[in-house]
Amino acid sequence: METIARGVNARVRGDRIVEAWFGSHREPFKTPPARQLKGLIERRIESVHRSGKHIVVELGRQDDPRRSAEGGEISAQWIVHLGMTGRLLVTTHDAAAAKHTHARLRLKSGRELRFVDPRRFGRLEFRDLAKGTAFGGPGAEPLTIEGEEFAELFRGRKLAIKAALLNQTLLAGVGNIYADESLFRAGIRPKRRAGKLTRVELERLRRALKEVLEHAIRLGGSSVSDYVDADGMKGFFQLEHNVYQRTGEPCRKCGSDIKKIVIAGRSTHYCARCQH
DNA sequence: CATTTCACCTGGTGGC
DNA sequence: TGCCACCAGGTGAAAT
Repeated sequence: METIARGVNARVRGDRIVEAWFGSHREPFKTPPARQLKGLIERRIESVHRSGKHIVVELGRQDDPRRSAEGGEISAQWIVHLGMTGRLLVTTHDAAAAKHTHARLRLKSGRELRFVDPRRFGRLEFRDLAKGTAFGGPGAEPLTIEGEEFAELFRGRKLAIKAALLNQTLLAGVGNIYADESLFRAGIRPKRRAGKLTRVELERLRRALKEVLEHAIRLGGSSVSDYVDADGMKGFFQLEHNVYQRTGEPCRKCGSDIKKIVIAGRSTHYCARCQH
């Protein structure tokens, strides 16, 4: 998400939305498409960034094009969640639309911001900040959270640490890959009860999570080219992950077989010899 | 309240 | 080639 947000930001920041189109599926519209269309039109894109797993497009005022041409004030937000298969693409406005394109925002520059999502698990939301609050979930940011607060998240919890890591109201932005990879790096078994981890283990986990995420962002960031899609991510995943989707393959540290189990309905990969 | 299960979707893969 | 079971970067409602 971080890589995608940066890529999109670099391509659309400062541009203006001149036309919007939404597909007719009932999903993935958290805000009715007609309201999104009305709200998005004629706004300047001030910036694009990531918050947890959401991509937030910050938008300027609608009623004063001259003032917002210079940028600055945020008065609305377009919030994109990509679900499992969502893509945010920046194309030219005349490029052929991919199958499962649900939203197209035509920009003044001739570019187009598109939302494509085959499985429709993604969500699109529009927020008018004059009428409501800015986007922000309860979950802490894994990249910046400090030791004390991190440990407090898991105190007294009986669920598996893997399940706790995936809970977006505790930590925002940790998905299945990074949960497995950070637990491997920290040497902790995914089934361990969150509340029973020692303070030392929790600190190892916090650092491992941060390092894994930073490493992923570095590699993903280097692979973005003229448009934004998942191609670059494939390279990272194949080359760098230690346990995720490596069931039966030898552990890169000790050589024993990587195991696969199910926790919280999600496939979970770990090394029984390196993780305790 | 905390935790787990399952439906929501389409597409790709591998077995027969 | 066709058919089918199974799996997939996530979440949130319903059940326990």
